[in-house]
Amino acid sequence: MHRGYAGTRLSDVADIAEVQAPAIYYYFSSRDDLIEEAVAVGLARARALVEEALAQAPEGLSALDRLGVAVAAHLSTLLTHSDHAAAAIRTVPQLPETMRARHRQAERDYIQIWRGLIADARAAGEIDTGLDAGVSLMVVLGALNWSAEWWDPSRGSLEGVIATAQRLVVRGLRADGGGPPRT
Amino acid sequence: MHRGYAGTRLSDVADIAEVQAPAIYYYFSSRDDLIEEAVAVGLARARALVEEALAQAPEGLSALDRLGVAVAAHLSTLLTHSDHAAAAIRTVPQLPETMRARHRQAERDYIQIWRGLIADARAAGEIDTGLDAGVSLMVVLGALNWSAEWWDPSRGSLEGVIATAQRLVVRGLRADGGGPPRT
Amino acid sequence: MHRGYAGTRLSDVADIAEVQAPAIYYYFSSRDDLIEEAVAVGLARARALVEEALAQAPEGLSALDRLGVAVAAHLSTLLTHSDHAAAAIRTVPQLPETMRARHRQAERDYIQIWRGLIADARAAGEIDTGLDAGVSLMVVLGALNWSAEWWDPSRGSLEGVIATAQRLVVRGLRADGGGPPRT
Amino acid sequence: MHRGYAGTRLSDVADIAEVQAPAIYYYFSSRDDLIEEAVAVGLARARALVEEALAQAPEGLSALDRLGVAVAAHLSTLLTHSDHAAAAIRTVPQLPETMRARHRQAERDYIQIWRGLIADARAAGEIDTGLDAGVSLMVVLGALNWSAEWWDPSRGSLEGVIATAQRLVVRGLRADGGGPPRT
DNA sequence: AATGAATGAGTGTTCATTCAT
DNA sequence: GATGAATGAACACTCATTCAT
Repeated sequence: MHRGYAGTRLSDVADIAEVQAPAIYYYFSSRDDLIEEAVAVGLARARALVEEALAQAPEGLSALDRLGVAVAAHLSTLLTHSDHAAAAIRTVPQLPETMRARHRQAERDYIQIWRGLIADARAAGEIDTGLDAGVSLMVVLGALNWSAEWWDPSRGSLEGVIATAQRLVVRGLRADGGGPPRT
Repeated sequence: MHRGYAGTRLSDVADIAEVQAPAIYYYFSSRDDLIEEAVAVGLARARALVEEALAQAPEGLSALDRLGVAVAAHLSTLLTHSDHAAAAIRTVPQLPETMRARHRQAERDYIQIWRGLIADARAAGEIDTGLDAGVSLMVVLGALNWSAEWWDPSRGSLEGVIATAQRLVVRGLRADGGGPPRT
Repeated sequence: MHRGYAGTRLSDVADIAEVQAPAIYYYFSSRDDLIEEAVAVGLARARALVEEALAQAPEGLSALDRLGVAVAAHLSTLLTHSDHAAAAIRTVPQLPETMRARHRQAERDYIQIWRGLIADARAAGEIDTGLDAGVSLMVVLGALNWSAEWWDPSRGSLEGVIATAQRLVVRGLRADGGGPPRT
Repeated sequence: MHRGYAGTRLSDVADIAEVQAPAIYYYFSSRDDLIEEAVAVGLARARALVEEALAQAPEGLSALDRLGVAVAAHLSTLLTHSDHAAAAIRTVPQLPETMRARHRQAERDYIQIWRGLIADARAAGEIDTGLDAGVSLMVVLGALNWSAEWWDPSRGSLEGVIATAQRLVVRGLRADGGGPPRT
């Protein structure tokens, strides 16, 4: 799957599934249909895992720390819990336009979660007002998404990566000064 | 080019060059050869532009601010100066291993520049010691590299993107100004 | 079935029979076996219906009028009584040679009936002696067989088609009533 | 081509053309495109040959005899001048509906010639008024078209077939009695 | 320096057929 | 008696590549 949309051969999929290529047509009506479902499931998975992590986060966390929780969940999804989700996220930009359009809503839904986290942090005065919120979000997600391209266990522990990414993101976004007033 | 290694057809290249596909063989001995050169040139270009920006940076800049200069140069290379460089950087991870190996040195050379910038900043005590330097670097480069996947002029001015990314990165890396770490 | 030998898929047959395709193998050992039986039954049916019509024809009919009876029976078989027979007749020429050979006898048997009718009419002096009997027969059968390609109820009543075809054939074959041939 | 629409393999065509199958795509964009052009050319050929024969027919021929000329031209086209035309005519009814629709006009144009011949003969009182003109036309064309299914040189000379078919058709259609009043 | 024409290797897809249940 | 699941052979089609011009 790391070969991208065009590079993923149906026979590769079949090999992994340990069946012959035509058997796939018993379950999917075409290669595109298969990829589409894989991406849809991957996106849904990523979203579900992040939402779950947020739901299980301890009460009383600052908005920015909740964003840190999402960062950890997204990264750990991408890097371990599911190749599936990682492949989906990285594949989306390569999809042919008509196919990508069909996932736009799922993409938006996922990004919406992040937008909400940033908006909350902003409302709480925890975010540097010198940053463009929309751009910041994409930069942060980019940092996370690209990680699947370079990280492998030999490059340090997963926890180390998560900790560094989290800290980098949270402190990069944080408002100056004494921090937000505790309300 | 945004279709990745496998999705880029020789005839696409030919179309852009406004020649017929076989004409390419007058200049390159194979598709892989063409891609290889394109990637090599792209990587060299990215490196040259960043080095040039650093050379032209005003004296007396702090190490971290120099890193900010590199961020701006890398981003503007990626997003405007050269599709070429952008494509190269994003394509590298998709290349077949034997081909990627041939670029490993160029990749390392480029990353080495960044490593130097971070080491300088660290030596100057400007970088948060709670961060893993290697991981931070990859996270930062990821944030920048992924930008080509989502940015288009309709998403805000290039300058705005650069400013936000720069600020986010620099402040994310910066050592606390003596303020106590938040718990 | 109007898609011909090659165009008829086993799953089409299964759909009509309202079973799944593999169920067919309980009754036939292969697709070719199925087609072979279908053609055989169809040819037998056509023959039986024509023979029956002739047997039930009123006594004292002229030989040529008996041929007209056969025309009506063949046409009505083809167009309504049995898609089966129609399909069989039209499919025969498309069959692979080895398979067709196995039906040659049935084809001959059927044609033999017509040959007999023509011979009788000829013996009775009712047929234009300027016609080649063998060719005439094939031309007449062709006229009838092709009808399944164009006729549908919206093109006029079945009775109208039969009446016109019958008249055309009988008068086309009929010996002149002593009138001089037109020059 | 006698295997029909579904039974015609691209590799068969390639074999005849003495090229490899993919070479066909240099000239046609798909198998259907190839078949479509073949059918279009075949229909145009049939029409052209019949029109030419009519144009070259001696002056002063009765309307019915002109129809006989068309019969001869159609048959000789089908059986010798052009496998192409024969294949086209016999293939049309097997085409998928959307493709057939694209030829409907050409079919109509061709049939229109025949319709005109019959209308002329009818206006001249040369045609049996007991016949339905539309049905007669289809019956006659069917007789001719089917001939390609059974005729081969071993079944008698081409001229013999044409003569018999012509006589059968013309006398079948002809009005009774002393023939039309010569005006 | 470039192209028209063609090819061979491969890829997605269809379909008859098998087999365990 | 029938089906769900799977397979292998064939087919249409794509694409990098070659070669004569």
